[in-house]
Amino acid sequence: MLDGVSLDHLRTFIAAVDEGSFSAAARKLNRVQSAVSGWVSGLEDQFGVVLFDRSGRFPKLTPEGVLLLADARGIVSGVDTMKARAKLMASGLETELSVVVDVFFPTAVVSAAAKAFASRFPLTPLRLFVEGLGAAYQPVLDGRCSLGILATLPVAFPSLVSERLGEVPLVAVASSSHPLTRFNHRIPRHELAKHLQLVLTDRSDLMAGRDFGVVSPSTWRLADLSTKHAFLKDSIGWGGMPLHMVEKDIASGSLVVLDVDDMPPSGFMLTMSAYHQASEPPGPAGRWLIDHLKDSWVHPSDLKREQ
Amino acid sequence: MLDGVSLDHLRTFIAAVDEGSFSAAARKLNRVQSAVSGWVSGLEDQFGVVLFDRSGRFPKLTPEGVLLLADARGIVSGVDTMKARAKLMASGLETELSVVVDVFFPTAVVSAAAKAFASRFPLTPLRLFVEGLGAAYQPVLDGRCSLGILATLPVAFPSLVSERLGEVPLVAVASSSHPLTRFNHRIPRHELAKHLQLVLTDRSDLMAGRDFGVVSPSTWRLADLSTKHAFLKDSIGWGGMPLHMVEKDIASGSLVVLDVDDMPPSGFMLTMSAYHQASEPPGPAGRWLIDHLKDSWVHPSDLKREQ
DNA sequence: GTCCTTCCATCTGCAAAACAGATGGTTTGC
DNA sequence: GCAAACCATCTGTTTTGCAGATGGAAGGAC
Repeated sequence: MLDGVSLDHLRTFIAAVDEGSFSAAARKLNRVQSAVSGWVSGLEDQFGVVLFDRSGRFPKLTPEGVLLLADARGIVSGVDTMKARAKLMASGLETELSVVVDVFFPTAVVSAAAKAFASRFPLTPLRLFVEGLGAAYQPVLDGRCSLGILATLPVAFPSLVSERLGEVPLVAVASSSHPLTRFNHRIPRHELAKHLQLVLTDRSDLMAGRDFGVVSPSTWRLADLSTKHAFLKDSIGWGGMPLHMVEKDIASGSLVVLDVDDMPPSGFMLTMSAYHQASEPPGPAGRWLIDHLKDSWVHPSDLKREQ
Repeated sequence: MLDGVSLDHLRTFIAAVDEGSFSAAARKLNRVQSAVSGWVSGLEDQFGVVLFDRSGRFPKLTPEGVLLLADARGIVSGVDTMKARAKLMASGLETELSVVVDVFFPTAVVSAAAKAFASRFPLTPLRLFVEGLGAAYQPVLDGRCSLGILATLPVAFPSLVSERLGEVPLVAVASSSHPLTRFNHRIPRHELAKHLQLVLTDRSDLMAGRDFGVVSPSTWRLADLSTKHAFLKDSIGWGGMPLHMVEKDIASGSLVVLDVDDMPPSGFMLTMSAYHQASEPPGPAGRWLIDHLKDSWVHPSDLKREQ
């Protein structure tokens, strides 16, 4: 014994209190009464504190015992959660799940999934990162995140495996006061090129020098999507946005969808997929999260209220 | 043995990690190496989890081991607290001061007070716990702490006596890149409701099902305040924070105060009070601490530098 | 490359512990 | 006043954990 106090002391102590008598505690613990008696007095010796008043028929907790009982319960419950955590680990559950999500992915879906995740896997912390474009791939590639909810880029990543989740509609928008909105029919490409385009920059080097959907020679490059959103509403330029982020503005009229010539009328679709290293497939928690995202995203009706 | 895992398992585990090798742990624990080896592998058997990677010269913690180590440390320190408490009880003199402080209370004030306390009462050990919301009341209610520096909750605790210390200003903040910060005038409630709100969860059952200041239907619940802080800075959502924790970020511009419609411009004030059991008024040391907190908090100018 | 140290796992006998069961004293309810 | 249930203490037996020894592997020194 490394130390006078052991968990058996505490467990016996708690059982004695809960069962109301040493004998009952012994029955519960599958021991004989003398054993319980011994453990309890051993604990009292260790502490130098009398835990029970034994004058009556049933032992009664002393005031000191009440306080120490609270400590004991805390300790034992700590051990129990530790064991529960270990059991989950043994079954292959991830110790924590690090996920990077592309900014284009609907926040409402992520937040609902995170909430559901927290109640489904209360012992597995979820670490969420939000990044854009190529920068969102980086954590998956270098192993900081075991899972990425990412937009499919026209680049191959041989070390990654992906699983399609669905599409995010992209639309070209401009403020209602922007000159481009005067076109109520299809806007030709060369017309777009005359106006300032707001483009999301890629913070990573993965996509260095490659642009997607850049039409206009005059561009402003913004590092984050909500800034771009703000600039669009301020009529600084036009640009593409995921539909779910601008739906409200379109409904309220502050932003207008541009009907661009070589875009399908429904807008361009950005495929979102779950990515992970081929060498490290997701465990149960990651698997669950992917499936949950898939399911909750095809029926997103009840999430409309939220952002 | 009532249960597979014992405190000796945990203590050996911790020693092995801290000392860096089983042999060193054995020396520290005054045991032979084979004993440590046996205990560690016993613990691994119990958990069904491999705690150390033994392929190298020195055993190396596995990722699972890291997480379980945190549990183990918590448990063992709980036992130490319990023993310290028992020792004080046995000696009869109740010279120790156990205080629980709400996370919302300014850290700088607490640490300054603790420093002053140590030089004023060098022989009185001070035991500080930090908890949040309802969970911070629990130790005062069950007597484990004789004093609580707590936020006033809209719930009555008839067994407690309180004494007002002052107010902590709460402000609603969001990252500078968050869409809400574009409002430079008062933000209506319904606008806040459109965005993800970060909410501190209450670990205790005291406030079960009751929320304070929750405005948005979409929330993320975080178990600790520094995580919430990090998430706010990552622009994951908006939320309320005590002013003292975000002052630096506001000054540097990384966080922005949201001017919420039904909040006074100075922000909402959270009243902090010193609580103790009505039946057990604080002794001289507790009394001094309360008074010191009161005094040092109304003149907090010289604490600004500290966090 | 080879030696030498230091590490870990495993095995063995031995000592200490924790166990079940028995006994006796005490309280409580009938 | 008696039976039942409680607790403390004692005793022999079983189990557990201990130290010490042995062997294999890793890594630094030369």
